[in-house]
Amino acid sequence: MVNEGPGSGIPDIVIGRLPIYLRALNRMLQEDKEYTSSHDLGQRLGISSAQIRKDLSHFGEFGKQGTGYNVSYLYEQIRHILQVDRQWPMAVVGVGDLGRAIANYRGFVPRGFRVVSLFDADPAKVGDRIGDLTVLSFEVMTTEIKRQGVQVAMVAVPAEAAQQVADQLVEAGVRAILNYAPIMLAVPEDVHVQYIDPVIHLQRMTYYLKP
Amino acid sequence: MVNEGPGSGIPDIVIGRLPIYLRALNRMLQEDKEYTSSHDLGQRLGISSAQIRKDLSHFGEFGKQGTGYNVSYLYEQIRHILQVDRQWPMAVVGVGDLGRAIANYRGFVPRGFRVVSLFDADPAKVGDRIGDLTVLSFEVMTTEIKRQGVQVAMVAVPAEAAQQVADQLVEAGVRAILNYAPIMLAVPEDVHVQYIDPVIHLQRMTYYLKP
DNA sequence: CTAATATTGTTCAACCATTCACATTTAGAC
DNA sequence: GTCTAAATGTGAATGGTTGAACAATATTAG
Ligand SMILES: NC(=O)c1ccc[n+]([C@@H]2O[C@H](COP(=O)([O-])OP(=O)(O)OC[C@H]3O[C@@H](n4cnc5c(N)ncnc54)[C@H](O)[C@@H]3O)[C@@H](O)[C@H]2O)c1
Ligand SMILES: NC(=O)c1ccc[n+]([C@@H]2O[C@H](COP(=O)([O-])OP(=O)(O)OC[C@H]3O[C@@H](n4cnc5c(N)ncnc54)[C@H](O)[C@@H]3O)[C@@H](O)[C@H]2O)c1
Repeated sequence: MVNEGPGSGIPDIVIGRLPIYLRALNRMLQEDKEYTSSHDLGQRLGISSAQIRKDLSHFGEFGKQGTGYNVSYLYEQIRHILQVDRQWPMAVVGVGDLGRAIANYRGFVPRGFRVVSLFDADPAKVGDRIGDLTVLSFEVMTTEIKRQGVQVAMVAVPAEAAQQVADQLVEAGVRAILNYAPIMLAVPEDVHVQYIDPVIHLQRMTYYLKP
Repeated sequence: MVNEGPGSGIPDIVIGRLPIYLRALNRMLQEDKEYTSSHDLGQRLGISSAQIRKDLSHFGEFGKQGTGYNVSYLYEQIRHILQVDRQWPMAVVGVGDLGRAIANYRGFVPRGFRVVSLFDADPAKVGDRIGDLTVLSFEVMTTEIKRQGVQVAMVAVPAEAAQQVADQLVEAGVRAILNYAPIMLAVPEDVHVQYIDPVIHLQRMTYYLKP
């Protein structure tokens, strides 16, 4: 995975915090909160106010001294920076228990993503309807992804199949993969991969669970 | 969330990498690989060999110069450090699509965790059987968690309910929470929380997806 | 209009994490 | 046995991130 966008010298760790800010701002919008401050935001997130100001300063000046930030304005600015002020069509590969939960999840659309196709290698599952999508066969994946211009995919297949799936996704033009299989993927430099493995998080906590 | 176990000065970021090492070592075991080296392991994980050696050096000397690490020995040592050389009983709160996928997931047991109880507030779901577990009502949660000595829980309820659920989990004695709801939880200092939100990961990648 | 308060954006110092480099040890070849 | 190649564990050097502090500016109250 690449660490920095070409040309922009903004640390990846900063980019990684923007979605967290965005989520908090969205919540504030729901609460009809009009203004916030770096202190207020930081409090909610367990992040220092200095860090929030510093992070934002990489991209411009979004606040007003004495007043703080207009929630809705800052929200839109960060959406723009992260390019989630649009809808990214997304493919889900592997329609097991997890893939099904993902396919049904209503939380993607309001945040910039829409699942537009589902793929599974199991012939018994091909043809199943989930929501308003039909599960397609692994064979048509490349064609279909190219046809729809999908650049973002989620992988929810068993670990053994994940690398092969990733290879084919990359070949089809996918540039960002969210991998649920508990295995590291080898991909070209310009393809981004993020990982979700709940066990990793759990094991990180048990270390501290001394009696 | 606390950043360090009391008394141990080991950086949390180091603890956070141990589960990743563990996962890779487990994979090597499956491949009947007897020895590995910091270089080999690092290669697979995209981490420098120096970092791996330094991380491990916090806990002892597990390798042999010239030879590297015995996979199975290192595996056991890290399992012990993380306290996953036992089975942590775990509760899942919220048996929607995601909670169901978690409850059915066979990947927890081999890595130190076992789902022992399921809770949901929806009366229509209480009584449902999932695998060999029955969904219990939210009302009996505290009692049941105390009875089973559960210290680890996963939260898969809507964001609006998550804080209330967390409060009750803490009250029941839970000390580690893995939260899938897209919201930050306020918990006492000595309770650990980890978060999983796929959208955060996706948004982090779209930043780099310039045409 | 002035003073008091709040808050930003930014500089700089302190801190933390990563990498380098090497002495040391081991295994294996000859 | 001796030599070579491989690899560890660690102290020192480097690089990156965070937090404290502050000048500048806006708002509010009197
Ligand atoms: N269920 C969970 O809560 C959970 C949690 C963490 C991680 N995971 C991981 O997510 C992945 C999926 O988990 P799951 O519980 O849904 O498993 P599952 O076995 O229910 O589903 C896997 C699906 O992938 C399909 N598949 C297999 N090979 C394929 C291929 N080459 N191309 C396309 N589809 C293929 C299978 O037909 C199946 O439908 C696994 O790697 C698992 O380790 C699951
Ligand atoms: N499905 C996904 O792929 C996915 C992905 C990311 C995050 N999430 C998050 O995970 C959570 C669950 O997602 P889901 O898709 O399973 O939602 P869901 O609506 O299918 O399930 C939520 C369940 O929680 C139960 N519930 C509500 N309030 C409760 C309470 N106070 N105590 C106990 N149970 C309660 C509901 O009865 C329901 O069964 C949500 O916060 C969602 O945002 C889901």
